[in-house]
Amino acid sequence: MTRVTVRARFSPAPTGFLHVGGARTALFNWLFARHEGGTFVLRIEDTDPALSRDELIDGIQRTMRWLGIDWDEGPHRQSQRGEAYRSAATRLRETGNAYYCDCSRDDVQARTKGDSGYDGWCRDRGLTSGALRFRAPDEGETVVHDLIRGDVTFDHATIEDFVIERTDGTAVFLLANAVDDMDMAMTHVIRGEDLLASTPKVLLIRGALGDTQPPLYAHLPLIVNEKRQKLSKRRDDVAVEEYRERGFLPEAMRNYLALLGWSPADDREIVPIEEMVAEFRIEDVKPSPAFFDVKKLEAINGEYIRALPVATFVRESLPWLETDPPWPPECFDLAVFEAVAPFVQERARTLAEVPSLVDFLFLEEPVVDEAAWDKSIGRSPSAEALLDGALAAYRDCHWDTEELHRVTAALADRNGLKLAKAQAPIRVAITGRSVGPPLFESLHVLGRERTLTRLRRAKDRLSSSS
RNA sequence: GGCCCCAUCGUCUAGUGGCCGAGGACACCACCCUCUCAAGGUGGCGACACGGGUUCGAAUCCCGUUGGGGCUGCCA
Repeated sequence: MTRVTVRARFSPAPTGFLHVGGARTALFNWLFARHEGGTFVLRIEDTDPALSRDELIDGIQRTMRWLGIDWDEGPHRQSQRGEAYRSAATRLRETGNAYYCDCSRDDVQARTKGDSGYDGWCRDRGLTSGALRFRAPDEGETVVHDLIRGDVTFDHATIEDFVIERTDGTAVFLLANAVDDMDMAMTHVIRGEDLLASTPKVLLIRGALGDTQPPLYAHLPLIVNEKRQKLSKRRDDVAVEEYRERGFLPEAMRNYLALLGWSPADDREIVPIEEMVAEFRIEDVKPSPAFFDVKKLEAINGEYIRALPVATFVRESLPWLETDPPWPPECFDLAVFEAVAPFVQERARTLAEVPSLVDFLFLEEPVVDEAAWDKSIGRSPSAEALLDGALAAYRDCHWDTEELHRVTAALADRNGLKLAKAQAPIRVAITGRSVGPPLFESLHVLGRERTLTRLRRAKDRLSSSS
């Protein structure tokens, strides 16, 4: 008994950086192949010379590696397989399954009668050059067996004679796709639903080429925007690389992507990749479109950030702290950041948020949120007394977190305020904001001198404005 | 226009004829915890598009309607 090994592939057209839809398709193919113990192939569909650029192809591979999606074979490049497509095209022509057509775009338009497209005018003109068209059968039907949608039937009367080879002799994707999937012995074709309508054409080509064992198909639901349209490069934020730059972790991105159309058992959502591989079944993928919800991505990213060992969090944050920081680069102090890292880690939903949570530590003067200043100092009747009190108390107390907490609580007491209220003006004076890491830890790492200086400056500003 | 796909809370989903007066998560609201914020805890809001069937019984099966989407290129 022969056991056929599963072979799946991700075959993107390098139209730019890898987008979230492509990444999800790659991920599902990868999960499927790994679950089945099969082979995962990467194939670049660059039959259009405009797309056959190394930098675009490198970008796709870089992003896949970042996501942890590795491949066993490839990348194969369709731009380098012209010979195979040419010989297939020749065979199709010789067997009467394809013919040359010299109709211009306008001619085709004029010859499109009714609802079934181009009427096949050139079928019997005996041309010896032009674009090569596949002679689609006029009767019968082709059934696509889809693992997610069941059988999908296409009436041949609705399939026009379509171009498989351009006038310049290069193959269009339908031909390349059919030939490659046959040559590369793909057993499963998992791709976006937008390709479902072209599947019967590929099947027809394969049949004409003598194929007797078509692959099993699975057309994944599209990922859509808030208007429920297919994600578009123009309107939507689709580049995975961009999410990376916005501070998302690859594990979080991958986890979120997996949740679009598929779901792990037992109401779990944060799932280690090994468990996904163990559980993933292509038949369980839902057929309906899914909205790409950045809010949820952020929530998941936050969970992954919090789960990181502190040292890893520090290391992962470095690029955001060292590249275009909001402070003079020479003022950054890794030891200081490490001291507050545990508190920052719990508050950041993306790594890109990290700098704004610690900027007051590396800036000569904090960036003041005017609304916060106004609320906690400008219009606060007790602000002056609290700033004075803090100045006095911090001047010679022990400089550690517990002591700062204690003397500030006492100060609040003396002013008849809850600590929560009393710390507000101090926080704004020191950090410039009303939110951030715990105050006493912040003061502790900031140091006595800078704390006192900032309190004095806040006092000066307050008195000069009143 | 034609062909095709899809249809459970705002969003992602669980649900495959009775366990569903529909469960979880994100978002939102309230409360608790608390030095702010976050995290965490508790509770709340909130959905089976509609109409026919089939069945003792339907979110689950069938048909239709409506709505949304994809494709319709010598792009992929």
